[in-house]
Amino acid sequence: MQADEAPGAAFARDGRLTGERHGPALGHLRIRLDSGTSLGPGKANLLEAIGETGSIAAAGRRMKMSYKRAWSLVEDLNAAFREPLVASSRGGSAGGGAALTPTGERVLVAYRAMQASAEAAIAAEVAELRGLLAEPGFGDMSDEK
Amino acid sequence: MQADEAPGAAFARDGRLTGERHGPALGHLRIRLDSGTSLGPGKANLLEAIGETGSIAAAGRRMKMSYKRAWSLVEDLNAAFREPLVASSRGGSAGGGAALTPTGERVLVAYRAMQASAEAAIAAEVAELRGLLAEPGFGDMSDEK
DNA sequence: CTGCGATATGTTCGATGAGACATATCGCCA
DNA sequence: TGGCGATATGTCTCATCGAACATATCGCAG
Repeated sequence: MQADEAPGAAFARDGRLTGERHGPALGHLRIRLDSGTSLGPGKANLLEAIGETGSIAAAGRRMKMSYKRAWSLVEDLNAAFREPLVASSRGGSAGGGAALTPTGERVLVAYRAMQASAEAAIAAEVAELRGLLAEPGFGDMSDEK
Repeated sequence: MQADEAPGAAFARDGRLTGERHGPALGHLRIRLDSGTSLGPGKANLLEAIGETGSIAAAGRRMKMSYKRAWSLVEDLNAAFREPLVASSRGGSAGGGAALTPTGERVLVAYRAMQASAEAAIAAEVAELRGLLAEPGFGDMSDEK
C-alpha cells in the first residue's frame, strides 16, 4: 500500500463544473443510466483512480471510501454496461489487482469530454446564479466521496 | 383544485438531457449549491409548476408529491438564495397562493438555459455511451419526483 | 362569525443507504 | 505449505429520507 498517490494525474481529478478553477463548487454532471444507477463525478473519479493505481483497494483509499463501497460502485458500473469497465484478478504476487478495460477507458474519456464541454456550455449561467446565492462564502469542497 | 393542468407549458417539462426526443433517458443536470442542497430537474419542474398553477399544493399534486414535500423543497430553495424564489400568501378568497418572484423566474430561466446548452454539448458522447449500455431496452421515464 | 381552501409545521413509522466489521477465497512466493 | 495482499461477500447498525397523518393559522366570502 504505497503506490497510492500516483504522480501523473493527467486531467483534473474533481468532477466540478465551476467555470472557474476555484469557487463554491457549482454544477455537477450526472448521467442517468437505464439500469437506474447513474454515472457521476464519484464513479468517474473512482474509475480514474483504479486506472492509475491498478487496484480497487488503493483507489478506495485515495477516495477515502471503504473498500466495500468502492467495490460495489465498480460492480454497479460493470453491470450497467454490456462489457465490464474494470477487470480484476485475485491472488498473485501482488495479491491481486484491477485495471480499466478498453470499454472502461472509453467511458471515462467520454465522461471527461462531457464534463469539459458541459462546463463550458453553462459557464455564463453559473456565473449569474452565483451572484444570487445566499452564502457568498467558500466553505465546501466536499469532493463527492 | 381544478386549475392544475395549465395549458401553456412553454418548454419541455422534464429535466432530461437525452440528445434525442425519445430514448432511455440519459443525462441529468444538477447544480450543487453551497448550502449543501442542490438544484436539479425535480426542483426546477416544481418551480415551473408553481409559476403556472399559482399554488404550492397544486404544483405538488401535479408532480405527484405530498404537499409537505413540495413545501419543504420550496423552503430549501428560498433558504439557498439571498432572496426567496417563491412568494406565498395565506388566507384570502382562494385560501392562499404562491408565485415565483423575479429572482425565482431568473433562476428557472437560467436552469432551463443550462439544461438546453448542456444537452447540446454532450449529445455526441451520449450517443456513444448509449451503444455501450447493457439494457438496450426502453423501460424508464421515472420522471424525477 | 363561521366555513373554506391553501399555507405552515410537527410527529411518527417504514424503507433505504452508508459505514463498520467480519470473513472467505485466490494465486504467487519464500 | 503457510503467509501475504488484494478481491469478493455477508451481516449488522445507525442515520437519513420520504410517506402519511395530524393540526394550526390565515384572510376573505357568505
